[in-house]
Amino acid sequence: MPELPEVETIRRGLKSFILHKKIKKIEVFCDKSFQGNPKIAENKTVKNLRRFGKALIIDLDQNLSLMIHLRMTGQLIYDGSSPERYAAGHPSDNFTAELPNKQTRVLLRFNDGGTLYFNDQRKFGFIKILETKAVEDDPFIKKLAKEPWVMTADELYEKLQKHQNSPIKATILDQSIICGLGNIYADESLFSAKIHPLQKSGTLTKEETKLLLKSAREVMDKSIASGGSTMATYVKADGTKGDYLELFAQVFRRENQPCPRCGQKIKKIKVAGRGTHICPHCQTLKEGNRHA
DNA sequence: CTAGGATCCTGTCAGC
DNA sequence: TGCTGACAGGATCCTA
Repeated sequence: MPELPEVETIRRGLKSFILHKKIKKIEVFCDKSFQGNPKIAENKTVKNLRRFGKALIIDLDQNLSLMIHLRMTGQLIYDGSSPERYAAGHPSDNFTAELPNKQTRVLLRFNDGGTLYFNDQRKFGFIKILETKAVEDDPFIKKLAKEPWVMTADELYEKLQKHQNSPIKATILDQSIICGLGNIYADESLFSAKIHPLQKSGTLTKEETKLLLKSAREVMDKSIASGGSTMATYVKADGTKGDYLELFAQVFRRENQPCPRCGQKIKKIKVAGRGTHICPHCQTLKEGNRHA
């Protein structure tokens, strides 16, 4: 679930907590969740935090890096020596729950007493060790396309022609076509650009492509500025959940509520196997463009 | 090559 | 209450 803005939020926040700190111990509770020998990363110091699309990279000294992908249900929670907790990723009660718990797959203990918990209900996410110099050669990183801020409308338009029969939503979810969008921001971007998610990718005009790209940037900029959809800094015993979706999302998980633009009921449909939210009035399919 | 569906895994919720 | 199927903020693998 965490998409680019959430991972960027994690990167920024985590940086202030763990930069220059040394990993004292790594505990792995689920082998599937950690690739490589965790011992190798112990007694190494955090040098930098980077992000490639939805992947977070923690660079350590001695040419080592940790690559973290949260996939659908991953979350990172930093529990420091102070009463503050910094949590981001899949929103759940884990942000305030006892840690470690049933969903804790890996934890990293730092030399100052802080602990970073990697929780992941569905075990799709992972942490893996690789050489820092090999990060950009990792197959996942390597196939990532440009992010919306550096991609031009012409580039995107060309890519859409190569997938002309796929619904536009499926196309923009593909990280090798444009990088960073997930189910939330795909829906929000398409709503913002008034494009129906089932419209065939090849039928978007250059103007529509430009608008879609602009919308993706704006939607994600706005989310990052507000700390991602799930970011939360919790004070112990404070049960508040960061429910930003209410402030932020125009259509996502708002089925049956009025469209903020025209007031018509938002509908939920299925596109590319994913739950998809649209305003049937604002996002219409042009004649002949309907996806089969 | 593209397109679409199944699949990995755990948990929750609606409906019977 | 207990069971069942659908669904979930991702990406890969398999098939046609």
